[in-house]
Amino acid sequence: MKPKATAGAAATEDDAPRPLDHGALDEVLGYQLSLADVPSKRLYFKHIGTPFRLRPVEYSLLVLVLSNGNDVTQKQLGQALSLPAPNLTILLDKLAERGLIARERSDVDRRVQHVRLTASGTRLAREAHACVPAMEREWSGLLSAQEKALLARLLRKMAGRS
Amino acid sequence: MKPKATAGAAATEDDAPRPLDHGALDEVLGYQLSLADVPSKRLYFKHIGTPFRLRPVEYSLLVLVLSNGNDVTQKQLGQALSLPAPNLTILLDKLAERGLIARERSDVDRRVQHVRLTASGTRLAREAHACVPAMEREWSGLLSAQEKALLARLLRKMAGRS
DNA sequence: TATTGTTATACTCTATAACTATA
DNA sequence: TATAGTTATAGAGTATAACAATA
Repeated sequence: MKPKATAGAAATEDDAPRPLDHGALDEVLGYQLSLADVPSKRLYFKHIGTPFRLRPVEYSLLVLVLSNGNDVTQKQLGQALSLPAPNLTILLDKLAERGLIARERSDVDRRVQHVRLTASGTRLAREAHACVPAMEREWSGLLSAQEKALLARLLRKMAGRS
Repeated sequence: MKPKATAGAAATEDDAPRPLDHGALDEVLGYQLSLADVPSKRLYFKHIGTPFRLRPVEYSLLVLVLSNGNDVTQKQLGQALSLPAPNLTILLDKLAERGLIARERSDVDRRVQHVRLTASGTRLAREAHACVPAMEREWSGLLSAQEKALLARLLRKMAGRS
């Protein structure tokens, strides 16, 4: 049946017509970034997102608070993840409803909200983060450990930190 | 005034409180990918998105059609960019309204829609793509040409093509 | 007067289900 | 019965403006 497959289309997986030539886009860094995001998200949801009911940004928030010793303000979180303040407010509201984080007004500056993990938030963040090695290992079919480390380093430079 | 800045916060740019430690997330590839996406999108909109009124996905569609000799079906485009069919339909409707692309039913299989660039679509795609070198050059403050090429190659492997 | 955070709201993006027409 | 594409629609993500409290 299959359409006919002009070239020697090797049935990539499911069905699949002839795959396109990405040609002119192959050197556009942002394009490669977008394409790489697809399998990355897929692995994330498999290992962390679905089991722990955490969206990528929620996971990032929890681990950022954890990594900074529960001494973090909303302003800092917003800047670290490039989140507009209103979105962050909603995100933190949801995490607070689930009992994962709590907010405390600063004593030295009453405008500032400190964010800290609750006991169960700390537990969840640790458990979720413990799944990272298994997730990262799944790249091994495509990238060696050295390539992965190199890639992480280059992406860090790209984002201007390093 | 400034909150106080525990460490030697070097006033990154505008204001900026003490930047957070990304600590535990530094080895999570998907996290680095998300962070790198921010400056990447910023440069894209500066050089291509805003001047040509093209969203990233629209630009990708036009250049993909161009790179494949106007011989492309919607199915192929959807798979190349991981776009659900209904979204692709809407995207192509908009590009067709702007007179950039046209659809033609296949003669051998009347279900299939071929997508081709109109004359003005071809022109726009070429003009937009001609801005890529200037855009890519802006990474030079952060990455060398070698690092960029290496990064592109690693991202391609990550996406399973290469 | 400027800043942190909140509220309200609108806009876009993405995903799913149901449908048409072809095969 | 299966596939390419469309329509309709709902849900999630993102951005902006106006406001409250504090500095």
